[in-house]
Amino acid sequence: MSGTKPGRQLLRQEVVDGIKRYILEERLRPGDPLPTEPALCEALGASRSSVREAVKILDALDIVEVRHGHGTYVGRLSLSALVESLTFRGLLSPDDDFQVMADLVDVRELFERGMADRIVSQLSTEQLDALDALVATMRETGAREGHGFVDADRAFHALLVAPLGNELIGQLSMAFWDVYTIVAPHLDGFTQADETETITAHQNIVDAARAGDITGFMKALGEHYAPVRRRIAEARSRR
Amino acid sequence: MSGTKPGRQLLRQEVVDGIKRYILEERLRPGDPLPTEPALCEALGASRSSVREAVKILDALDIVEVRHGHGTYVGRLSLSALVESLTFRGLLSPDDDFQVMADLVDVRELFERGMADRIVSQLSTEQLDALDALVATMRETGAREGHGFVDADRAFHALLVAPLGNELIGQLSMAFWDVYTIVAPHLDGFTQADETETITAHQNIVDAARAGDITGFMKALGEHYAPVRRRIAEARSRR
DNA sequence: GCAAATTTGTCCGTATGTATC
DNA sequence: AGATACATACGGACAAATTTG
Repeated sequence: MSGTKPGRQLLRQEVVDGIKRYILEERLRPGDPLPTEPALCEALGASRSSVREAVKILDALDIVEVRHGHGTYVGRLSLSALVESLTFRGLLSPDDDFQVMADLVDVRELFERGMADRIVSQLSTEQLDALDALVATMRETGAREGHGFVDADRAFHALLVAPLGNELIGQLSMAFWDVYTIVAPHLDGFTQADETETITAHQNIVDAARAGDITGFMKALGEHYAPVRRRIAEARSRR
Repeated sequence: MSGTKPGRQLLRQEVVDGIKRYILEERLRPGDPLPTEPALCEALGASRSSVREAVKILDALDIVEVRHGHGTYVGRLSLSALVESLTFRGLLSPDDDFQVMADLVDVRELFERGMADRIVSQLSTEQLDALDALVATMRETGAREGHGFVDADRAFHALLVAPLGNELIGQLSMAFWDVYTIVAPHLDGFTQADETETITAHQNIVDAARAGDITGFMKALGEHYAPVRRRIAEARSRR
């Protein structure tokens, strides 16, 4: 008689809601510790299995973070779930997987072009110098095979939207960048980007921003994303 | 002797990857059935607990969909995980929860203003009529308490970005709309929107779009989002 | 309408891996 | 090194939901 009366809703979902409520009512912050599994079992009236499955769900959403042998903590609330979900969508779509990529790039470009005026006007001298340094890094590590190039590219676009003071745009921008770089290598007939062309495009973006030239800034952004869009279209037509 | 030697990676994560790989290699589509839990256990060499926890993770990401007493199927790959994650972030943030909301609204406005030219030029007559019909619905159901008003508002913004042909923008736009409407009622000192003002703003948007007036379209969008941003700022300063 | 079959949901007991002190 | 606390994993049993004959 291991009594179990879910009545209306799944017990697992009640545990999920219970843990959420606990975090909210206790005013916990990311990194704060949560009760142990046995403690959650007693507090929420559920078995280890139900509690564990609920914790795994919250872990997948980065609402909770589990450290083996250490404990359970409030998560960082990142957009990691979005990356996972979109990445799989890009890998799965059999017919229009290139459309998924094209949509992704469109949104990234929209973020930077649509906020061009605010970006150019709010970029500090220090940030402009940092952008220049990242382009220099791309030049130096371009030949080698290390992660230096892609890391600099990622940091460049992160820094570009940083002055907006909009955390969501920054995190979405990076999430889409991650999905793109993960999915792209898995697509058939997808040609690699020309590094020299990429470096020049990034340099033009910084130069225009430093000159306060919004029109030139948007033009440079267009010349940065045009080759990306072109390669997607080419790979698509290659079928 | 219930042997368990995770050796390198967590078994649960290997099961997650195994199920993903199965879906990809079998070229499954959303809605297609997956093997039963016992079958997955044997195929992946894991106990039922591990398989179930893995399935729950994939379910949270909408990569898999579980129906009690029926079976497990490939999920719809929606952005439901993003909604869950962002909603909780909005509810949790103790100090700058209003900043989360402001960022959200900024992105929604960016989608519509940044794509204004394409929206206005690509909206069909049928779509414009549908937008008018939705505004009419908002007028009629404005007084009553039903869901009619908010549903029409949601459908309006969904239809507005539909002609872009960018699924991602449409889904993100709706995800942010959902998060906003879920979180807003939980914020202290948050005043409700004035319905008459909202209806007028939406009508102006449709009218400008039908006239092909891009400038007027963007102006109408600005007048739609300005009150939202103002209410957020007011509630924030009220602390 | 009922009963059986199938599948997921929940519980319990036990043993092992991991991290901290 | 040992002890402790915690999450990880296993296996079996029963409950609940759904479909089917």
